[in-house]
Amino acid sequence: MMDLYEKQAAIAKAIAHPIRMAVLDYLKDGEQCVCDIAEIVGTERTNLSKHLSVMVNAGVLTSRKDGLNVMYRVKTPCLLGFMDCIKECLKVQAEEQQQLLRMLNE
Amino acid sequence: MMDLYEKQAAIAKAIAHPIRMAVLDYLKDGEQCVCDIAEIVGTERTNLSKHLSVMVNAGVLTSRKDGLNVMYRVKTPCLLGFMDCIKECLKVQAEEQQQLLRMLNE
DNA sequence: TAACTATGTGACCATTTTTTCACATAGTAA
DNA sequence: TTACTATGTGAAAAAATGGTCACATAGTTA
Repeated sequence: MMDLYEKQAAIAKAIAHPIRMAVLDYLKDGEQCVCDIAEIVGTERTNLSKHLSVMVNAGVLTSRKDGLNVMYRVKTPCLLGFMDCIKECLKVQAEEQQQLLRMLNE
Repeated sequence: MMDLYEKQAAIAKAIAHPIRMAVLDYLKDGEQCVCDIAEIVGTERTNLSKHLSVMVNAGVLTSRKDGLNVMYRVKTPCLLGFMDCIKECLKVQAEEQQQLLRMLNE
């Protein structure tokens, strides 16, 4: 059954990178071409291509050709909910820091 | 704002490993000592210690001492929902494979 | 106190990931 | 066809991660 954890980890890995996280966030409202993703994310095209292909291979994104462009979109919408969960984790952390700060200021 | 994605990715990274995924899964019902986690996950103690500390540093787990033992638990419960999301992704993938298989058999 | 048990840490090597470069390809437009 | 535009790929260097060993520490029990 350890093999299942391997597969699960593969999906988490596919989004565990700041660039890929930004891509996922940008794609939350629907499909976009590589050119626009590149502009928003602010990375070399070449590098972005690799990251996109990592996500496609992991089954997190799908793509389709549209003329000269290639459009990418999130394949499994529940992943967007995961983004919210991660933000929740960060919030908890930030609140802890805040509390610590208050204690230090007393 | 790229910095926020960095933080988000750090959390995803903290669970993007089969051993850490297994730990998270085992801890879903409450805190457990390292000794029991090690037994279930089936890894060298030393290695497990490192994985646990990665998760603690990322803010995914917290620990407390209890006599000789150290007890770990999931810090942000929404992460357990994430496990379900990942399973959903895998399910979609499996269904695709199944459909492909049907087509090949026609 | 001495021996024991559960856990953690630092250093090191092996492996995997990321990034970058030069080049390749597919579709478009002239 | 030729030139152009958007995207992808292979190889190699650079960076990050994972696993193992030897050793360290904290709490416990005798």
